[in-house]
Amino acid sequence: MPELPDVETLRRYLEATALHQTIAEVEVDEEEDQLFEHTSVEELRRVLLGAAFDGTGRHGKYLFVTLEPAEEAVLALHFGMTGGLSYFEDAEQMPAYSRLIIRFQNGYHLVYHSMRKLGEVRIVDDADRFVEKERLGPDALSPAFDLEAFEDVIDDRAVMAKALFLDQHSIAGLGNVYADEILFQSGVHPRTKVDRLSDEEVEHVFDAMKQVLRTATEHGARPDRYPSSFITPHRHPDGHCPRCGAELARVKVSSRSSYYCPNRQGERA
DNA sequence: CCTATAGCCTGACGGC
DNA sequence: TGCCGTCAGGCTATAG
Repeated sequence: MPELPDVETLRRYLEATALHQTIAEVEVDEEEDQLFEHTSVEELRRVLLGAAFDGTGRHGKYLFVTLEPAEEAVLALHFGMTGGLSYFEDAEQMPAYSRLIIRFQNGYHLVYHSMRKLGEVRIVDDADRFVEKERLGPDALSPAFDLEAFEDVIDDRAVMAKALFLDQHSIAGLGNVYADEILFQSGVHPRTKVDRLSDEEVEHVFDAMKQVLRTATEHGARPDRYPSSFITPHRHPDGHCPRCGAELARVKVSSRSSYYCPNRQGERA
């Protein structure tokens, strides 16, 4: 489930492997795909063939890849729930569910794969303009998104904390897993209305958000490497709180399963 | 303004 | 064995 730390890890992967190589071939598995709803395969080819990637950016769960020679075109990737990238030379290493296959002149491949086709691949004119047009909220890990900006997002809204975190128009980058982790770290029940949080609690949640995302990103978004105090590896029925051992509770918020520790994250009236 | 729900998509898993 | 429902959670659209 690529959320901010996962997408940031993919961004670094692409940056480290696939820049400055001329694109020789662009192959798409199925033409009638949700994935290419906004950009036709023809346009994808027109923009990519003969060009090379020369930089990357990220906003929330979107990865942007700029092209050289400079053109008014940027490749935008969203990974849905099951998407990922793979860079390799030998065609035998082709991953399952490859949806977009880019072959460079040097013989290497960059593949966007996704089992469920819930993501998107498209060409946009400019990353910032795209973010604005889509009305995405501030990127959760951006330095510009400071405590004050977080307070502005909360702005006395009567929305449940978990729902706010999942809303990409409020804050961009969090998904079900990291929203649960942040609420666990800050001791807030997922159904707490954010306008009921004290100033101190708001600050705790904010600090936990930054800390969780930084830690997860530093560990390459691999839960098996997270500190033992993280709830993420225990988010399943039968899971137990890593701090007190209690059986985790589960509620639905925004039609998603929220796992939390009933001892540390008390529900409030 | 808020919440819940259906639907897109595919595979894993449990029950019968 | 194999069919069926449910769940997983990325998102949007719609209804209440």
